[in-house]
Amino acid sequence: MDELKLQMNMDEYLPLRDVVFNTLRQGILTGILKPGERLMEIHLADKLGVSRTPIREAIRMLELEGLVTMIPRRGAEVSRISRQDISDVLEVRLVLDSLATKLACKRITEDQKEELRSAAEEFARATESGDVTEIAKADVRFHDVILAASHNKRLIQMVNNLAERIYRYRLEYIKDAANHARLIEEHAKIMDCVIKGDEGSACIAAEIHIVNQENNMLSQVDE
Amino acid sequence: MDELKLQMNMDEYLPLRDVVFNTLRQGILTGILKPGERLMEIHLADKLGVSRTPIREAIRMLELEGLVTMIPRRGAEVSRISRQDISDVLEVRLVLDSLATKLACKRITEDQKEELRSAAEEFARATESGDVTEIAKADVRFHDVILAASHNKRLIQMVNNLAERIYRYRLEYIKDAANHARLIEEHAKIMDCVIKGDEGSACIAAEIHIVNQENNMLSQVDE
DNA sequence: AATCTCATTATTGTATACAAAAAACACTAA
DNA sequence: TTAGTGTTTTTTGTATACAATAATGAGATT
Repeated sequence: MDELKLQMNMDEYLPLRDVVFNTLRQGILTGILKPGERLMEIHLADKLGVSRTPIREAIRMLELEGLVTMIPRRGAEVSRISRQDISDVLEVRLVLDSLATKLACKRITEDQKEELRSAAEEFARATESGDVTEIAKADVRFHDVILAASHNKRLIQMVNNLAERIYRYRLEYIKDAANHARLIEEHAKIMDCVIKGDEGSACIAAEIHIVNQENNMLSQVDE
Repeated sequence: MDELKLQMNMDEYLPLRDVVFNTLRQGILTGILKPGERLMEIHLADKLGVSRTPIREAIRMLELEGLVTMIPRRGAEVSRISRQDISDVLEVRLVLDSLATKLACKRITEDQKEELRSAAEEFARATESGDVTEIAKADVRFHDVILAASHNKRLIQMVNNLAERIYRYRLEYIKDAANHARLIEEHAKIMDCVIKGDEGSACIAAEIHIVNQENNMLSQVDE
């Protein structure tokens, strides 16, 4: 583990377990904590300046979220991701994203239409800036607006959970400038269909968007 | 809480947190622990004969699973289920069950075909016996075989999680003898299509199966 | 009688202590 | 040298102790 990069943001007034949870989660998603790496309680407790109790509770949560794996009497390690895992996730995500898009067509509010337009613009602007963090944030924002427009809390939660698991690979995809033009176009297409309320075309556009991601991610793993 | 019915099954050799987790989970699913009921740590610890530590860890897991809700500095309570929640769950479940059925058509093994046949038979036999527990178990088994045949671990996990949340309502549906004939028929239809590998018809059959459940559950809540 | 204040209690949040199991290591004997 | 054995160390699993906060209730005052 990178000794320096893992530290807590104590600004928010949350129980320590939640702060630890967010910290570890972020560490795993950004790759500071690598797949297979052991998470030892005392070690983490010392590093984060808390006791083992909140660490343990955070690990229980990460376990259920699938980000860490417990080995009996040996503790936790960052979950390893196999090609099969990614493929499984994307298979499910395809239909859930498609569903979210369909529901968004039916239920999107006027305010959300406006948000969607601005999110799409922002994404295009971000690609020009070249700042990877900005681009990733703008991409997440765009998808969040569509998800929110589905007005289905369970769906939102499940898609977010799936997205989380493959975040690292998606990041690589988004980083690559060669994909930017296509991404902007795909976003525009999805946005248009959703705003028009054209369910059929919207689903197809969303599915194409995922399939393109899928191909890229799986080829990343092949290397 | 019903004082007597909540007790642990210590047979299995698992960490206490997992035993507690299963115990509380079961309690919530069967209705021994009712929505809105407060889960107080010391109380539960005394009742189950363990310390607060495993109780707390189990609660963290139940929280992420959605079965309990945390109220800051007040502790946990059994999640309340609204009509909207059920509707959200079923909306997602429709597409996931449909996906599972489609994948099962493609990937089911010969052994699993055999299991599916025996599960369908068993369900029919269980309805004759009239034993509600038996019927519910047979129903779960049938759906588990299809899910397993999808060969997608993530999908299996997600569908199980969704099913869990509406278990109580499904139980009511299954209890009602008036539904048995239709259920048997629907199962038979799904089974036939999956075994034949007819994806289109299988999905439609699965969707009808869910929609019928959906109507029943939502009308239960209306009362 | 009603309300406000203050003390008490109950309960969660966090830290630490202790127990038990597994892993690592060194030492002995063949 | 190598296999085996016993010991030490590390680490998890569980229990308990302490701290802080929110709920409760009693008593005083108006």
